[in-house]
Parts: sequence; C-alpha cells; structure tokens
Amino acid sequence: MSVEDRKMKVLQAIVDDYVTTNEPVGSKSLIERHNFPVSSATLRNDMAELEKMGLIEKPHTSAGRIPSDRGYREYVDSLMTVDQLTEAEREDISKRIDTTIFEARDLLKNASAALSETTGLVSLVMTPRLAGSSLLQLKILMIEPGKALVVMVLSAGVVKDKVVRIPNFLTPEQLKEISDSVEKSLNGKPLDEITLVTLATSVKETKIPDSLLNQVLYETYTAIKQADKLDVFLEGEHNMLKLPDFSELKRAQSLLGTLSHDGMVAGYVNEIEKEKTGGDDTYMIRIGQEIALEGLEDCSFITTTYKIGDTISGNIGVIGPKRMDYSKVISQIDFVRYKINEQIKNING
Amino acid sequence: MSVEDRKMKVLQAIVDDYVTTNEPVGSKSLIERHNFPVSSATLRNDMAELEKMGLIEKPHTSAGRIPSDRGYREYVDSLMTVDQLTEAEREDISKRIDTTIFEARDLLKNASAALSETTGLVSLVMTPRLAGSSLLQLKILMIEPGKALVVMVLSAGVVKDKVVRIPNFLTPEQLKEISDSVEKSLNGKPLDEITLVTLATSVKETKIPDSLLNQVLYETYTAIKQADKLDVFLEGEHNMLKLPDFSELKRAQSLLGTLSHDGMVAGYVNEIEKEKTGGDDTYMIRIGQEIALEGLEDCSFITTTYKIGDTISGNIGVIGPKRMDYSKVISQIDFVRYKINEQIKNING
DNA sequence: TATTAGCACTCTTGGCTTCTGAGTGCCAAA
DNA sequence: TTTGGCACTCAGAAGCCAAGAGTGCTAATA
Repeated sequence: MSVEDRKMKVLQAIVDDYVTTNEPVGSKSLIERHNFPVSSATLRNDMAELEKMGLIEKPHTSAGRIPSDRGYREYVDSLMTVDQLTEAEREDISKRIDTTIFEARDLLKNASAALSETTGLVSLVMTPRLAGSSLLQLKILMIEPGKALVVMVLSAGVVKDKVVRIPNFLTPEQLKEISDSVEKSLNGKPLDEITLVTLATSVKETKIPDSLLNQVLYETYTAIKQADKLDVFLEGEHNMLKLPDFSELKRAQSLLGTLSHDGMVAGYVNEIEKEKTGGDDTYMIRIGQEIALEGLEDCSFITTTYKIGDTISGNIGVIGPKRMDYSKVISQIDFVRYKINEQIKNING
Repeated sequence: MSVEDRKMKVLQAIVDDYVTTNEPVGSKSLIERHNFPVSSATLRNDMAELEKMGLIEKPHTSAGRIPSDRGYREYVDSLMTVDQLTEAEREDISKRIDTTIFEARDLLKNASAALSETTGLVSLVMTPRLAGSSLLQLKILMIEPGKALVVMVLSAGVVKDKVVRIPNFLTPEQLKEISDSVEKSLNGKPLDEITLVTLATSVKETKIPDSLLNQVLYETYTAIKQADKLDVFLEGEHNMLKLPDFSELKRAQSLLGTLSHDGMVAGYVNEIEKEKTGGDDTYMIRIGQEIALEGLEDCSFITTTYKIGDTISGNIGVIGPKRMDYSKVISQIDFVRYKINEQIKNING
C-alpha cells in the first residue's frame, strides 16, 4: 500500500470513527480501532499532511482531528462505499409506507415521515415540478353563486384544484361554456406556456360579455399558475435536538429557525437541483459551508429524484448533521425513493 | 384592603413578576416593584400562607416563590385583567394576514403563521369540524379510465375533494349517472349521517351492474368520510427554543417530540373542546399538569373558536410556557380570531 | 391580632484553582 | 520512511470559596 493510499485510508478511518463516536479522533485510538500496519507516530505524520491538505482539522491544539468540509467531500466522492440495506431494514421501511394511499401528495407525506423515522434525521420531500407538465383537462364547476372550483388534470393523472371567485350572476351554463372552450383550446399545453393571452384567445368565440369573462379568465389563470407551485414537506425537525451536534442551544435554535422557513428551503433545493449534472438516480450532496442557508453550516443535504410518469419529477432527501452515516442514509433514501416510484406506478397503472 | 385581598394581590404580583423576569420572586423584590403598604416580613407571612394553600411554591429552600399550576389557574380565573391591544399591535397583526386568500385552509394557515409570529409562541389551528355540516353538492368527475375525482360542496361553501380509484371500464356516462343519483339523494344530509347503506339506496334505480357500482360507492364513501377529518396546523415550534423555560435540552426535546405528533395534539384539542362549557367566544385554558400530553407539563394551552357560517366551527390558539403573558396572548388570539371570522364572512358573503 | 425588625440559616451561582488525560509536534535513531 | 520517546498544550472535571438573595422564626410593637 502506497503512502498516498494510506493517507486516504486514514481519512476514511477518521470520518468513520468521528461519525460514530462524535469525538475528535487521535492517532492512538485510530491504531486501536483499525489495524494499520504502522505506528501511531506514522499516523501522526499522515494526519499532519492531511491537515495541510485541508481535509481534516483540529478543534484545538491538543485534541484529535475531525474531518473538514473538504474532508467529508473527499470521503463522499471517493472513499465511501454504499452498501445495501439488510432485509430487516428494508422490511422496516416497507412497513412504514402505507400502500393504500392513492393521492401523490399524501403518499409523499407518508414517505417523508417514513424517511425521517428510519434515518432519525429531518426528511425533506418536494412536491412534483409541474411547470412543464401539460394540461389534460380543465373544468370550472359552479359551487354557489360567486364561487367556482377550477379542477385541472395534468400529465400522469395529477389533479390540482382551486376555489375561485366569479361574478355573482354568472349562470352555470355560461360557466360551462367558458370552461369548455378553455379546456378545448388549452388541452395538451404545458402549464408554463399558458398565459393570460392564451386564455383570452381561447374564449374569443363565446357570446359572454367581456366584463364577466375577464374575471373568470383571470381567476382561472391564477388557478393554473398556482398549480405548479412547489411545496416542501419537512419532517422530524425534533430529531435534530437528539443529536449531540446540536446540543448547543444556539445551534439548534438557528437550525430550526431556518428550517421553519420552508419556502427558503424549497427554493434552495430547487436551486441545487438545477445545477445537477448526473441522471435522475444520482444524489445531490451538499456539505456544511456548501449550503447557502444560514444555520445549516453544520449540516449536510442529501437529495435525489423521484418520478411520476416519464416527465414529472420531484425531490426527496434528508437534512442531517455533516457528521452522519452518509452511506447508510443514502441507501435509506434510495430505498424510499424506490418505494415511491413503485407505488406511483401502481397508482397510475 | 383586607388580608385576604392582599394575599391575592401578592399572588397576582408574583405571577406578573415571574412571567416577566423568569426568576423566582422574593419578598424584597416584591416590595421594590409593587407598592405594597406593608413590610417584606408581612409579605413573607402572606407568601407562606399562599404556599400552604398550594398556590405558589419554592424551587428550593432559599429561593423566591414561583406560581404553582393552581396558582396560575387562580390567576387566570380571577385575578388577570385582559386588556385591549394597542392600535399598533392590531395593525401589526392585520398586516400579517393576507386578505387576498380565498380558501379557508390557506387562510387558516396564514392566520396560524401570523399568530405564531406575534405571540412568539407555537400557534395551533384546527381545521373546521365538518362532521355535522351537510352535503350540498357531490360530483364525481372522470379523470382518466380507472380514476375519478369526488368533489363535495358542504355547508357554508366549504369544498373538499379526493381522487379515487374506479373500475377501469366504467364510462363517463355511467359515472355521471351514479354521481347524479348520489347527489340527489344525499343533498342536504349531514356528513355524519351518511353511511354506506344510505349510499347504496341512493343508486338503487340505476341500471349499472352491482359489481361496478359497489367499488364506486365504497370509494365515494371513503371520500365523504375523509372530508370531515380534522387536521391541525402547528407553527413556530422553534420559538420554544428561544424561551428560557426550555433551555434545558431535555425539556425542549420532549416538548418538540410530542408536538411533532400533530395527530395527538389534534385529538387532545378536540377532547377538551368537547368538555367546554362556555360559549363560542370563551377561552379554553389548560395549564401545566392539566394537559394530558407528555412533555407539555411546563406548557399552557389557550384555545378558542372561530366560525364558518353559523354551524361550522374550528379551534385556534397557542401553546406556550406556563410562564406566559396570559392577558396579552389572549387578546392576540382574540384579534386573530376576529380577523379570521371577518375574512371568512367576506369570502362567503 | 396583625405587623415589623432583626437575625441565623440555607442554598444556588459564579469565579478560581488544580489536576488529569488524551493528543500533538518534533527530534534523533533505525 | 518509519519509529520510540519526550516535552508541551489544552479542555474538562472536580473541588473550594465567597457573595447574595431569600427564608423562617422570634420577640417586640401598634
């Protein structure tokens, strides 16, 4: 084994040990726990070099080493081995997923809960990105005078709806006329290509007075626009309090404070998703300082993609301390993702 | 002022002081802050008696006194004066409430956020209790073969829907036939009086084969039953970490752990709502040990009722430390409740 | 009887010191 | 390049002490 190889083994050992013990790891305990065929003095030299390379660091002079953000990065990119879950672990996750759920949103919530429970971390699920999916049906139903329900069916059978205000004296027949023309002309159009103008042209031939028409169109438009809004479910925030990493109240405060702004988190996940290079089944991992959200400096994000049909996708993942068992967590996310995909196929098939 | 009266004044002063300072309050500082026309020794005697009565207690021998649960109860029931919010405070809350929201659920979420921000505590909003409200419309819309949307309009214009599975080869016409008969016969019926049998009799006269019919009926039934499910929104859990009352990690852990089970919290609120004696605009206050939820021994619940129309109601309130400014919080809840009621009237009117 | 001054006693809190042990860096030898 | 050895560092635990806030009790007083 070359010296370089050994240094990497040392880094790997440091990460592994630190993740399990949460104690800075020193040369002596490293020798004890792993069977390096060299002395502690040699490891000390290696560690000094790893530190020079910026992969590990000391909390203070006379302490052991902990991985730096770059150290974790190296570990995740090159050293870590992701192994399969055991049958029991798979079984455990499967049990938590309710196979009777028939609506995507509920399914995602359920999966999120399952993920947070099995990892003991914060789980994160983004609702599907629908902007690019197309409108297959659109119905405007009269609820009562002045109030209607816009129901949209999108690609892959996703259903969205919204209650809207309409002119009081619009009759059900008029509404149906509008609804039918809009549906006819928008059918198959991607959501993000629909504009107020598209809508207006679609009803040119109806005989309903413009003043009435306009409000209905505008409300319908907002309903369509709202349909592709991204929601995020965060679950298990309280798990973070159990971790020694957040036993300092201030850290916990700032972490949970930030996580409470789910819009910000959603925005961030969406952001990094755009920068993603690999395929749908790869992982986005963001470590420590790489995360551009206040209060998450000591955290890592791991997210991946689930799919609804061929085109629609969303994200699922976890937020945990930098010091987490990346390998295990990744395989857990992977299995949950697999379950989601499977069940969605089930629903749509 | 009689001796008894003074003792109550002393209790009141102790609660007030303790709420603001979070320090056990002693006889001397009591004299300093309030102008009791007696000496500290007299107050010491009074305090000894209040302690005998179980209204205050000592954390340890040589500390000041803090209110006991019963002390808070006495304070809340008889001593506290609830005063109006200032114009600025009202203004602040009003600003946080988005008046463009048109759907009850969103409105409630928004109000919940507003309440949590202004109180700095955890806000709690229950979705409306719909079990007793009646079904005004019911439509089953075909989404794609095998999949339909059940849309229900309830009293006061509340809309609920659910995607359900239907037999693959059921035609839109058949579905419409079922939908129409069901709607016709259920029209005006309270949700909780609808059973599978009611549904079955409503479609007796259709010519659709039973095998097809049964699945649709069953799914419709589950949709109706699911419509009156109570949800609860908790917001601002992270605020609790800022309070000195939960600076001990263990308390914070167990509190947030329990709050993460929102089903349990919802169940509990529903429970105490049933026991409620006063009118709709009264407050339910539960203090410390009175709360039958693990981890909330140091908390108080304050809830009240908002209304949708004349019959439908739900709860809104906060969860905070026992040591909170009851008077202020109550007036804040009250104002948010007022805003909700007002805006719902707006929507429905 | 209700109130008050005085006093001895209690207990937490915060500051200080000391001690211990794990860990480091470096040097000289193998 | 590796190793044994050694002096040095520093966080954290343990122990100690003094200060301060508060109490209960007693005896005197209105």
